[in-house]
Amino acid sequence: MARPTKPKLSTEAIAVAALSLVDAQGEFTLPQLAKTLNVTPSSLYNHVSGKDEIIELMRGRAMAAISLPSGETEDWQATVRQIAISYWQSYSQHPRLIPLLTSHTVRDRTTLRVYDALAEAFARAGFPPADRLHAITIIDSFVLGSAMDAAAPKVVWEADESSGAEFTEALAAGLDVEQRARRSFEMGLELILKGLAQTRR
Amino acid sequence: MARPTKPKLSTEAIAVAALSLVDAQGEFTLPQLAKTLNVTPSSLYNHVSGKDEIIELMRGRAMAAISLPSGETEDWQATVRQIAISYWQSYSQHPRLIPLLTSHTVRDRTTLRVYDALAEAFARAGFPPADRLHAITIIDSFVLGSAMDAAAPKVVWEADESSGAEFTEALAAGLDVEQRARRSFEMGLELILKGLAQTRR
DNA sequence: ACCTGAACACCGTTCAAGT
DNA sequence: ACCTGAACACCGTTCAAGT
Repeated sequence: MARPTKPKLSTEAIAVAALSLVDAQGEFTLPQLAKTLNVTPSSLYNHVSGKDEIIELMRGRAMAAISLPSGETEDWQATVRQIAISYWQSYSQHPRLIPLLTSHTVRDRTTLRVYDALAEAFARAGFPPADRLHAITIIDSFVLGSAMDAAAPKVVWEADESSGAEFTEALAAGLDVEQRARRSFEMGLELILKGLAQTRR
Repeated sequence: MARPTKPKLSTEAIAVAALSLVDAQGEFTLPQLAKTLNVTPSSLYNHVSGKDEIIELMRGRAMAAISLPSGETEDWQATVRQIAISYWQSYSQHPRLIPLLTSHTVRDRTTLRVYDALAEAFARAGFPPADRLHAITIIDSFVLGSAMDAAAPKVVWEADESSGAEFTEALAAGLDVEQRARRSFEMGLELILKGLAQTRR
């Protein structure tokens, strides 16, 4: 064994494998990850500084998948809508990743470029700097909250005997989680966009 | 040692101690928790079934702190606003708890009563069952996303040289995280409430 | 440069033993 | 009924050794 002629690992391969573990079970351990990659846990340390960096690699991949509108010609609402939808799509494919991302300050370029694009659109809309930050935060909170909602348990809520009729009915009318999460996100996003537009006048 | 005349532990005491560990460091381990309580890790198993149950106890405490409007006389927007604000206040005091809550289906009465109250208000507003569920989901996603935003790092985003002027300006105009998170939540909630009201007509 | 294997200080959980 | 202490199978990380 020892050093192979061609490296068995790369940050790329590590991130991909870790992400599929997180998707499958909501977490990952280095031994699991190493096994997936046909390698020993200690080998990982030749490519990353530790578990935290692997998490940041996953954030980078999710963020890189977000497509930003290129044209500056569109109106700001269309721009924000497109970013938010792409952002949500990326994270709702990896909802169980989100809880792992809360502990670090974001310094990653790939990530910051998304906020840059939002800031640019809100500036174009005429929001002064402080309001711009609030608008970004509202979108960010709603997108991540909504994507997380698409997470783990197939059944998020389970009504019991003492639940009110209004809630029980609503649950019964519900589609599967995925559909519900998606529709709720789309509806909420439109409410927020319309509300922000009204604020501008 | 061995069995004391008066029990040293209770689910109550365990939940309180665990919550303050989570607030302080974003996570907790059983040895840490046991030490805080002047007890051995294995002692905990006389009161709870394991770490998962301790997490559910914390959820219960956060949810129990939410005050629901009693009067049915108020208009539905006031009711939803009051619930959402109380919900947000409770979780923004424990933002680092939120990521720990994503893995289990909610069956806890204390928790379900909050959704019951929301469902009742939206039913009063005239939302049919399926729309009711969407409205609840929108509020839930936004409240939790916003509360999480108040979490861990004092600095959530850090602009770098290549950041656009629009984003850098916005960050500079920002208040401290706590203020920003609070204002953004309040603004977003009003947008959503107004939007839901417009949907009704 | 890049992998292995042994080692270290941890973790969650179980269980016999004590009162 | 409720706590202890030993035990088990894990975990993340370090580091000398190998090519």
